[in-house]
Amino acid sequence: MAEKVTIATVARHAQVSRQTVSNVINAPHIVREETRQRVQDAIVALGYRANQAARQMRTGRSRLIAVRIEPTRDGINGSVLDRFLHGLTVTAETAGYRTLLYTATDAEREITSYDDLLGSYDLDGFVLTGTDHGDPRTAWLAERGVPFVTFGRPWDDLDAHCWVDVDGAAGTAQATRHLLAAGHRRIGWIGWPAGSGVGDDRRAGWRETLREAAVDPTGLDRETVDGIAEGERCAHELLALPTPPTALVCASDSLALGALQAARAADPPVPVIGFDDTPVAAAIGLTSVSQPLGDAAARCVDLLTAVLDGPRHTPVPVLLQPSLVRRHTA
Amino acid sequence: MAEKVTIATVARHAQVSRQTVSNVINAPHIVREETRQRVQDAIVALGYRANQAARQMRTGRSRLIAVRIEPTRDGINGSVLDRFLHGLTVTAETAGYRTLLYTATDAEREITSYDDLLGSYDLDGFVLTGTDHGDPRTAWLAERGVPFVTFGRPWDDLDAHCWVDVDGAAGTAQATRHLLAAGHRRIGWIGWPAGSGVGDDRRAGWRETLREAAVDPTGLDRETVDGIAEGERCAHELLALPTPPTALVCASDSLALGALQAARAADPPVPVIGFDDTPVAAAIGLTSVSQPLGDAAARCVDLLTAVLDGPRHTPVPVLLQPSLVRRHTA
DNA sequence: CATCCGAATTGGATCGTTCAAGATGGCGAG
DNA sequence: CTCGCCATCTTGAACGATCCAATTCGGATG
Repeated sequence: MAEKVTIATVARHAQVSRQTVSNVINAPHIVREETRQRVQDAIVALGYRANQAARQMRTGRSRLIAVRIEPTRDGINGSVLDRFLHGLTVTAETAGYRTLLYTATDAEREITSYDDLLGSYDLDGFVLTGTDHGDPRTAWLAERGVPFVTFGRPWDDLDAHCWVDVDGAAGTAQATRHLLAAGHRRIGWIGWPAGSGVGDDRRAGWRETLREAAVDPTGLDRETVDGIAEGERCAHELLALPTPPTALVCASDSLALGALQAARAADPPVPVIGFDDTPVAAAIGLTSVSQPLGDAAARCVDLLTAVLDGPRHTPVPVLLQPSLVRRHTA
Repeated sequence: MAEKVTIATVARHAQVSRQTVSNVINAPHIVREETRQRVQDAIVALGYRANQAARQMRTGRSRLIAVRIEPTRDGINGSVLDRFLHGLTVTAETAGYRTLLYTATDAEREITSYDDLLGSYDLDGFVLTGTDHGDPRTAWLAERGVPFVTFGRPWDDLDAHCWVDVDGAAGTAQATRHLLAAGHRRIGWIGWPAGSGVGDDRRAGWRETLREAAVDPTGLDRETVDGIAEGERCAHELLALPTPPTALVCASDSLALGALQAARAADPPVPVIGFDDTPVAAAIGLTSVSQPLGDAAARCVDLLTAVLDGPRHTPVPVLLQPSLVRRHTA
């Protein structure tokens, strides 16, 4: 094993002081070009890498970003996080940050984790996924001035903190317009109970689009918790109406998958559109609204590093547009 | 913001020296019980947390484990990593370690990442997922004495390094026996081209089980790259044989999903069993072989921490048993 | 009574980096 | 010629923990 290469090794090799090497790395403009080059060469020749621990101790910054990894819930919508995490890590790496994972079973325990991560690892910032009304986590972080970005809007107050989100209403509106364009008028909705920001948003896209097309949405919607069986049940209910919908838009691929069972039995088959473009949707040919997860992750990192690197800059929230992926079911 | 609590603060508060506080934390047995208690109380009262950076600088250990996060490939088999990562993080946390993510597009770049992570973050160990024949990554790590565990056997030499794996052959054997028990004799196999350790292993489970049941497997198998369309094509081929198989076992859920299209068209419908128990399988009711991913992740951490914490201990590889999840398709 | 012992505790040095302040030298203005 | 200024570079101290050697102290021993 080769001798450990420190800043002093480089300094000796380049015939300068430690501090000059440090300046070459952190403030190149104050070093004479000739010297800079000499030091730079020494760094490469020796394969020097700044020791993060030492740097962190001095500066108080760790260049570490924390993200929570959730247990896969019902499985079907799970792999969304997968893609998001990958995008996050890639972008963070190019910005010189690393991604640290943590777990938590509830908001309270999650806050304990923050305390721990901040206390012992000096974390630079957090990325939270999924926010609720009156989320205690964002309040805790904001109170302590910890930099963070959420993937998901703060539904109570859009200016509460920095966020990135995907315009769910625009997604369902696009799905609805697609069905309208295909000649459908009575387009049904299967979604989640009112009260969740995400669910209400997606539902609004469907409702408003129908209104604009002069279709009364009353009675054409059903609310249920997420799940395949639930989707099927709601679809059966809607299709059993005296004047049933001729097409369905769903708040998730889980619901859509269930609805599809009922919709295929109908004659003629009723088109179904899901939400999230999960692997399941791709596998079975379900038309679905796709979220730009890689982009979303990248924007999260952008916002976070903007706060971390340039403290003056007040970053603006980002609302990304989803896109409709057309497959066999619509 | 409260004053920063360091080991000196605790020492002052408990009327002892810094070193005694350090001993209470790292070697409690050499401190008198009474003193220990007093220090312990001070730690709690002040909310002290050891600064990892400082500790790391002195000890050279970071209590950080790195795992690579891969881009979701075809999507369908992607969420396997999701579950594995979650298990890994949970177990690591209870063992006092944190999980760091990194990305890499190929083995060469991955090795550059190792160098970087080791050089600047002093990583304690790596968990690699998926190993090939003659994997350059494991060679590089072993050469430098970096602790690591792979999820996946080193197919060339089982004693090459420390690993955890799931017994794929046992999984496909179980699937095959299940079909034999249902009265099937001619059971087909759709798998990957020979040469991949995982694929050959899974195939062997099917082949040997048929042999034991005195069924000649010759001609009952097809090889293809992974994919839904490929699975369907192979299934069509097999079912078009003069004496076609009456049931199918597949090397992945992707292949099984494709095969299912062909199998449902047959009369009577041909049972299909997949591998990995992905969300897609759960969603569409595909019988599949399930890997204990949470267990596997936990064992990876166990092995790694065994090496890190107790250097004398030579850990033994772990081979876990998968289980068959029966659903509608078989 | 002096000596020695082991358990418990202490003070100083150290890890590798950056910050703050000081040193050096060249150059133009007074 | 001297002064001040700027650009450039160097030196000492600090971050917060652990390692190492030294010290204290009560008690057993010669």
